Amino acid sequence: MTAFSPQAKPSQLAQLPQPAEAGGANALATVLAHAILSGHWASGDTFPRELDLCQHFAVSRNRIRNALGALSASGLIERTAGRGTLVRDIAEWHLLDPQMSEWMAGLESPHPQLVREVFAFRLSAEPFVAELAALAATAHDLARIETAFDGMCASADDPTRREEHAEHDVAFHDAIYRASHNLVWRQMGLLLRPSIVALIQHSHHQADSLDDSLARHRRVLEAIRLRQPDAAREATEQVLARTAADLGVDNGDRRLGRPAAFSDG
Amino acid sequence: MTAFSPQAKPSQLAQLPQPAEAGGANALATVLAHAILSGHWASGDTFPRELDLCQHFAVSRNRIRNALGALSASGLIERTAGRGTLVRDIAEWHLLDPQMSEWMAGLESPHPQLVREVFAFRLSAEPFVAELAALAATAHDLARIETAFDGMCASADDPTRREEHAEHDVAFHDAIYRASHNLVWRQMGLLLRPSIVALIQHSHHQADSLDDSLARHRRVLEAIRLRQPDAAREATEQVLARTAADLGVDNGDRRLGRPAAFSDG
DNA sequence: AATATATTAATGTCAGACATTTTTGGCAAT
DNA sequence: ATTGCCAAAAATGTCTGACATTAATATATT
Repeated sequence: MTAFSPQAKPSQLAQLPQPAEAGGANALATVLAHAILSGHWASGDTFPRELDLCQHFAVSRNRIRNALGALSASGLIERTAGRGTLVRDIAEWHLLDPQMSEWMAGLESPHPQLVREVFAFRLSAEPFVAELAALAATAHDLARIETAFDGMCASADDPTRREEHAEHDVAFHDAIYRASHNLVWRQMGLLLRPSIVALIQHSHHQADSLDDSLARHRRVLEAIRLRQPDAAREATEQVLARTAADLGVDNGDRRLGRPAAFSDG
Repeated sequence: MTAFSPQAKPSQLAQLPQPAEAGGANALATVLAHAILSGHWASGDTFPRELDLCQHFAVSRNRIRNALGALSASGLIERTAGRGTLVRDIAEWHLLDPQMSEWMAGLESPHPQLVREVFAFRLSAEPFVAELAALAATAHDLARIETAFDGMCASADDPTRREEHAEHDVAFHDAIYRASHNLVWRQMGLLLRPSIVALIQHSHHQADSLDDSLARHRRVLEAIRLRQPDAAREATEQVLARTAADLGVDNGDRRLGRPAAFSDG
């Protein structure tokens, strides 16, 4: 018996980094999820066996199984007794699972297709959510939106506070989803983080472009405050159009984006 | 030491049924999830301890922990070492998690607020998805929609085939979400099942109302086939308006529903 | 050659002990 | 009486080793 195993792929396993010391709630699952999200395995590939993972990370089988259970719950892998662990196709991933958003946001170089898909979704849905928010926002919702906007303004000048600016940006859009006062739309607000974080990482904001972005955000806020659904929709389209340009996504000439460009077979 | 335990609630625990023999992949998690979805515990209540659950279901702690892990991943409960297991508020539940949809669909008497929330979401979003589908549907997508529609027609007359009819109904709408050719919208198609199943259980379809429903569905199909986004949107609004009436949800007089009626505090 | 059977390799489950974290209660000092 | 510290209890988290179950594969048998 040599050290060779027929279907395990030691090279891929060896690439996996050790989980960070202060790696949050489930650092192991995060490391494994990141590896899959980065495309180290293709759809249908066999994932390393439990015992190999135990050896590589020097932890008990129990923890490995917990981590794999989390991946399985998010649709990243499929496990069957006797066969092993298979990596599922991207179309099967539970993109709406908050856990998945967290993993995507923590990824250093985000999955390009996923960022495009999520943004295409935002492009079609978010103007609509702004419309709902303009109809349903309470004073509390408005306060949350405004606080986020003020945070964006305060951190706009300083280029060393880009992360903080991104957080306020996320909070701004998330507050709009919450203001729709529907639990489903509200959950969807969690999707934004990866898309916005990716945008921040890739774009080099010019000073004037930042001013422009802030002005567009302000228009959204004002439209919602004044209960003007149509204005809120249009202002949100303007915000996203700028983001689309920065992200290199073609938003076309239609009123609400053209997701047809992103096919899934 | 008496048989009395200070914070456990034996009465609630005793109400839990035994999991069905052929209870699918994780029957235990399903039983526990159904108990929470049915409202047996309020937000912030402490869930039974692992060892009590072990005793009640006569299974090992391992399986109990797996089940609780699934509930935790869906946001139904929150577990912390030393404190115990708390039931989370409905606003924290991961409504977009496919696992959650499955649990909701399997519930005999669905959670009323959740059904309303999901349907309010459909009311606002689905006409829009139909619009996207009209723009992006391929021949394959059309075939899938048509197959589902034919199934609905075939099982319409026979009142003993209501479940089959519901399945085709779900397939019809799901196919439209898929035809949007965006992975995020596509995932959302999984949300429909609970709402539609609940509708079927509660409504007593008259023969003429069924004919009417089929006619409305046919109009959606035709509009998508002919690549007429506006017609698809309007036809879908008509389909949902009928469903809303059957479900007792006020869809108001606005073009796209009034989710403001469903507040979450 | 086709079918039945044993082997193997993977995940799933059980049981018991121990580790860690949070709460709680008691005790002492101010 | 209140505060602060410390120890015990109670819950979840982890480790370990064994066995069960399932699916694929190799091997025998007719």
